[in-house]
Amino acid sequence: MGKEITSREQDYSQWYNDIILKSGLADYSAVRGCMVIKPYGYALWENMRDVLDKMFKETGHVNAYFPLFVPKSLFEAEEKNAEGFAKECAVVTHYRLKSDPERPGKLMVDPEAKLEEELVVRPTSEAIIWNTYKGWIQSYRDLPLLINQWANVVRWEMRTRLFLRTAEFLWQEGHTAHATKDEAVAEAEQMLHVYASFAEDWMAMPVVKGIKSPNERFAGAEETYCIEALMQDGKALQAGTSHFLGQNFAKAFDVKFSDKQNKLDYVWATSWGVSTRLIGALVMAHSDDDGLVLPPKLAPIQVVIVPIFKGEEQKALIDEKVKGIVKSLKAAGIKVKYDDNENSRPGWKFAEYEMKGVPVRIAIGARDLENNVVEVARRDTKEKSSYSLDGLPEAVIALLEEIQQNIYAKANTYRAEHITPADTWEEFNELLDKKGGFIAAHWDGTGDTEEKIKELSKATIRCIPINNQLEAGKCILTGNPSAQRVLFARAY
RNA sequence: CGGGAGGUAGUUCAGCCCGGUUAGAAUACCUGGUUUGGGACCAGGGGGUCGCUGGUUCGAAUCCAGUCCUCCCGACCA
Repeated sequence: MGKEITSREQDYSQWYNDIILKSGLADYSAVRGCMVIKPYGYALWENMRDVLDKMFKETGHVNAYFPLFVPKSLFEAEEKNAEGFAKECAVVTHYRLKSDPERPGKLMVDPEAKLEEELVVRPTSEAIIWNTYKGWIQSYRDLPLLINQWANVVRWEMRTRLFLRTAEFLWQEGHTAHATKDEAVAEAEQMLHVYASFAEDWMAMPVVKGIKSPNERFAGAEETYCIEALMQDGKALQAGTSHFLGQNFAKAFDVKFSDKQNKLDYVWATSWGVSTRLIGALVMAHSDDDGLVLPPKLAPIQVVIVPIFKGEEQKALIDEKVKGIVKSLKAAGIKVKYDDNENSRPGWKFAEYEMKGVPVRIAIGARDLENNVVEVARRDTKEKSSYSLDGLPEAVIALLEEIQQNIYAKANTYRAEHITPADTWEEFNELLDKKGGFIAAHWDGTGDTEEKIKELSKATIRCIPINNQLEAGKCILTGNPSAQRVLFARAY
């Protein structure tokens, strides 16, 4: 007997937790709302990070690092942004502990070490960064400023879930400054496309590109672009956001530049980010009741080789053969692991690597040696077939590519089947309750109506798709005229 | 932050209501042997501050209070 996971049908939330804990992605910690990312999960994050980092560099960005702490006076400078985050900020008020005279061996906060000004633990870094940019930007020649940072942030969430919402998480945040509005808007849009292609080409996760309604917009932004993904339980998940910040932060932090005519103006800004939440999205996009299913292009282990043998003699022969296979696969750029641990049997390993979502498993035994073949099993469909050792690396590369495409196609079909139009309020609610997914419905464009729909149905406007088809209609709730359908869903 | 559930061996859990030998099981782990094409079997063995703190009691895993962590539901979530 081994590790069992709860089925999706039985309890979707528990299934999600089981997958993460039992595949070794992450663990709970002694700190409320904070998790430990375990080596296997961190390896996955590193792969995602490396790909994204390369994409950022290719679009002209450079990395830097800004402080974890933000003085309260800076934090509150951009009022809307500060207000938006105020309720979930961790705040440092003291800088020293001392021995507790009443409890030997224990410590207490030293009341004499109170900070003159509190430090906010960054929930996002606009404040500290714009305060810094002020000193870096004088002329149009200093623009554009295209900086990204990989960092941790803290948001004191009331209810947390592994990867999807934790009090501390890892992310990247890009912060750019531009001379013109058009250029800043183009930057925000460009990064949206970068995120979308990462999600689709690497995570094999189809996304809808769109803009947020004013209610869902980032605090302090003029426009928020987003990619929205659909999970297997029919709920939507915001997978990345990119913001056009206008001149809001430039004004709040007094960041001005001289243009070619020597006229002073505030700079235009963007910010954009994706986080370890993407791992939660990845889990829910492809996995099944046997465990994780990882896209080959991001999997920490792409191929695992399991030997099947009777006795040391056979084992030695297989070891020898596998040595060559591993070498040829590695030479072909494949991340391969040979699990010759003799303490667990093949069946146990099969189940274990399925749990961990390894895309391809190769089993090799005495019978295979005689026939110059191996048994190749793919994680996505569970199909097994016999592959010749001749040309194995090429065949494996092709199979990995096929798996990547197959899981994308599967997710894409699911999504296509779960974008449903609704024209009446009854239909809208029935779809939400019975089918889930995105519901394309007319909305009169007001925040009040959006709020009311949310209250009544628990569904929010996920986005207004970019290049949305215009179509005159009536608001699903109020019947007021509407120019286009927007996507609603219940969301994470 | 509100409601509910939970925390006992690495893991899953029993024991708790009704306090009383040395706190159990399965699984995992260690040793030896037999095994190995889907989570092996036999024999032997090691492993526990019963989440933490305090209280009640001759005696607490068990009763009481506080506290920490987790899960589920809700509120909240740029």
